[in-house]
Amino acid sequence: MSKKNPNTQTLEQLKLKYYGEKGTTKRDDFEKGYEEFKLGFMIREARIKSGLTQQELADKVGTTKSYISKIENNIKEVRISTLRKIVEFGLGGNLELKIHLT
Amino acid sequence: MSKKNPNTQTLEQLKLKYYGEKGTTKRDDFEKGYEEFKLGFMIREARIKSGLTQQELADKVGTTKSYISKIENNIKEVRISTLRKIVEFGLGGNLELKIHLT
DNA sequence: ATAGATGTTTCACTAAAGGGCAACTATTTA
DNA sequence: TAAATAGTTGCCCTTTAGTGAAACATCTAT
Repeated sequence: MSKKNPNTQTLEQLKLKYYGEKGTTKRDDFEKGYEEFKLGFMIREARIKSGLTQQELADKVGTTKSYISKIENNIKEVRISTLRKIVEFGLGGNLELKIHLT
Repeated sequence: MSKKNPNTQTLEQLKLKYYGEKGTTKRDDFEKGYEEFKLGFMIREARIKSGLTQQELADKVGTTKSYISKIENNIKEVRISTLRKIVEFGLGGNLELKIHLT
């Protein structure tokens, strides 16, 4: 016990294994943070659908428009709790998290 | 080496095992604040369905079993990126994030 | 032009929490 | 019973999410 993760893989190893070498489309998409990208877009989309400006959304949640901007542009990673706050209090919606096993 | 038939666990069995009988404080708290507990529970459920121990899952992702335990018991909030690492690299699944507007 | 919204980006800061380590407690197996 | 495995918890350090103010760019309307 208390071994130091003998099978520990570095992030680099994992990325290589699952997304391939640098330069491939799949890997590049991953590196660009495609998924994070999607999250920012989802929030922006939801905000616009709700007819809110970044400032208005920020006021509802109790933050600043600059922070909303950063999230929408994927400059900052949002905490799930914060994301939920934004979605529920700010947009009046709800956040769904699902784990799909294949 | 010997795995204890993880696939026979139903949701009800899991809830019983980890949160106790209906009527107990722990179980009621769980049922009530489902959203907060959901994520940790989802990960535990997915891990067990995959037939992995916390240690094995941790090794696959490159973290520690203690951290996995904390996440499953909602002691720590996971970063979305880490959650994704766990789900994709660890469990071979994928994470779905959805915003529902009402 | 000019004023006013709207959104982007930078910088400095800090409280919070993500995450590791190791010791601990179950739980299972021999 | 011991011993191996599985899971939990306390302590600690480092990272970072999030704040807040400001300056910046765009667009539209006046």
